Amino acid sequence: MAATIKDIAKKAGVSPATVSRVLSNQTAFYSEKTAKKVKKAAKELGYQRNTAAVELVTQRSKVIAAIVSSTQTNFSDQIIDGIQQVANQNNLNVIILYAGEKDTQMQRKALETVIERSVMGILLIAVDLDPSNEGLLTSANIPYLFLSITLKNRELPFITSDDFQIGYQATHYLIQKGHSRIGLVAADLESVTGHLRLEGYNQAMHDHGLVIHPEWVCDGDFAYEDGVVAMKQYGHNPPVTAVVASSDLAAIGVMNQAQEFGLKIPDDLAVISVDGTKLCQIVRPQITSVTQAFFEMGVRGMNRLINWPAADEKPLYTPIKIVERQSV
Amino acid sequence: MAATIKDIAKKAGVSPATVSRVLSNQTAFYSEKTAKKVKKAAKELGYQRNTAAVELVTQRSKVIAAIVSSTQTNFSDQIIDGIQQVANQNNLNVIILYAGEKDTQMQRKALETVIERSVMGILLIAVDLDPSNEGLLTSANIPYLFLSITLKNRELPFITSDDFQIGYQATHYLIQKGHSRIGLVAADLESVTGHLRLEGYNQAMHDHGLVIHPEWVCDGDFAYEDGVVAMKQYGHNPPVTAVVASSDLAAIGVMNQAQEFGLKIPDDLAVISVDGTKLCQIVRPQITSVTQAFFEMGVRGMNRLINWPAADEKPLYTPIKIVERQSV
DNA sequence: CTGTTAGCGCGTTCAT
DNA sequence: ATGAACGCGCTAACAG
Repeated sequence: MAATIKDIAKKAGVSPATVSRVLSNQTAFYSEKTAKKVKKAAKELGYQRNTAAVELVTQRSKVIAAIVSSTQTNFSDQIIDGIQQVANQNNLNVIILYAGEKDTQMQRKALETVIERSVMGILLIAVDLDPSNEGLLTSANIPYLFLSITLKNRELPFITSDDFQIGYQATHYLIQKGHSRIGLVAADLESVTGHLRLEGYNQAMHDHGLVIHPEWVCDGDFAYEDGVVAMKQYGHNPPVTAVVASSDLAAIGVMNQAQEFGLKIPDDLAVISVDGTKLCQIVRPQITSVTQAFFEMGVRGMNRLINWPAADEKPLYTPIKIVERQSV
Repeated sequence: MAATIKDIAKKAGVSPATVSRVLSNQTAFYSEKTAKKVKKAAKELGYQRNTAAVELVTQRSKVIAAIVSSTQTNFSDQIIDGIQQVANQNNLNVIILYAGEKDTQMQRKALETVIERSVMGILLIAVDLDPSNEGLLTSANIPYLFLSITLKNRELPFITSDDFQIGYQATHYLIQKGHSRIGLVAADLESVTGHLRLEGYNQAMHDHGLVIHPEWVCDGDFAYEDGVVAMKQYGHNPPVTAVVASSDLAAIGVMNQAQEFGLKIPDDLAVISVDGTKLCQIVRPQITSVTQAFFEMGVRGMNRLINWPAADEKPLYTPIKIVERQSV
């Protein structure tokens, strides 16, 4: 059904090789006249190149795969925008695959899908790769990079924010604002990310000679519900005057539940969130946040993939900044 | 570098054809013994099938492409979840591509990318296809379906909510609650979707003998900002007592601006939104909405693609329902 | 049950 | 500047 270069060749009265050259080899190894004939025939036949054949013979692909965990958070859009921008500039295609939430099966399937297609690079966005799938990724001989996640396995390359600094600066900011009883909410303490943020939090408290009560820190998974649950644990009369929420959604969870308790934000309880997505601006009060440079993560990730192998293989940290709004 | 079936064949002492049969042809046209040998060799060599070669020879693909417009709204996740579920059940792969926002170039590029790969089906999520790209899609000989959008060109198959009903029921609901001066906000009047909703709104007003003031309806593009702008136009002393917002984000925009004006929701102004995503539950007051069955759209879309060509080619409407929360 | 052969559509030598 | 021939990795048809 679909037209091939052979069909075009016949129609234009040239050889398939010439057609191939006109349609892909930019360097002008052919005359203008034949080029015109070929292009005309191609258009008339509605020719669409067969990527499978091209990739089979050239042994490479112009596709970047972005694998995202359908996480509770909502910043992947920004990262993908960054990826797309660079892809467009370099005439690359990006395909996005979902890897589910801590779903080893889906992770594996997504990886296999892109590896079988030998994409030119793999970007893993906030996916906490199951160890059993590591081999698949590392032995595929395809450049890859983790984005927006700090990994247990430090051998794997990643670009993210400095989670220790996130914890530290958020806490420090609250302390500067006069708070001394500070909670940490929904931080996924099992993960490296959560662990580092906790350390930053601890360090900041320590640096200011503040005591820490273990019951001030609540585990969770960045979800809205985790914020609600944490606040319920604090109760009507919370032991803390401020909290660091590990995501914007989690922050909204604590704020809503706090208001449920009749608490005023920020007077009775100050809240600072981590991420700084658009959500912070559309809820009331607007949320003061430690804002991450997600777009930049995408851009840098792509650049690193394109310039593979990079000279500099160290993990790269994108900047964070505190954006003051109304919740502190 | 990568192992091929030839390598496996050599290692296992069989022919490539046999390897191929073991590794893909489920029907047991081979002995258990050789199968075991082959699988062992494959694992040892870290074999990964070359999809390009497979697709080249079989002339078909197990990939469904979902093209999404990076729209202001945020319901595509739900649709994609539905798609993914059906895909998993049928052992299909889903790849997602961004088509930008009314960006003809990116639309074309996304389409070309998936057509060149001759995916088995294309799902277009909320993308308002530029007429210049229609030919590309329709002549590719690949099943396709528009999701969550009503098109000008009724020849193109789609699955969405009944936009007339959305407009009608939202308005009707407000009238039932005692409102007679009702606004319509951010409805993208240029689009068929917006147009139909407006008609539904008009009809509902008409059916109850209510007059319509043209200045009550504000154009827009489903965005948060459109809600803000519309509310600013209404002013401190709005001519309406209730509004239908065309998206959850737009609803939040009007609510925020209304509160800016010192108006209380729902007492001074009632708001009903269209979509009913999770946003409705996390803002305060929670938003009463006309909730669309996005997940179901994804599921039905996939099923229709899988059973292509369907006997029933009529556009299919997924149900809508009004979910009462706190904003009316 | 298994091996041999052919060819999917294309880019790429090597000739001319 | 152009054409003929080859082969990428794999499945399908046909023998055996």
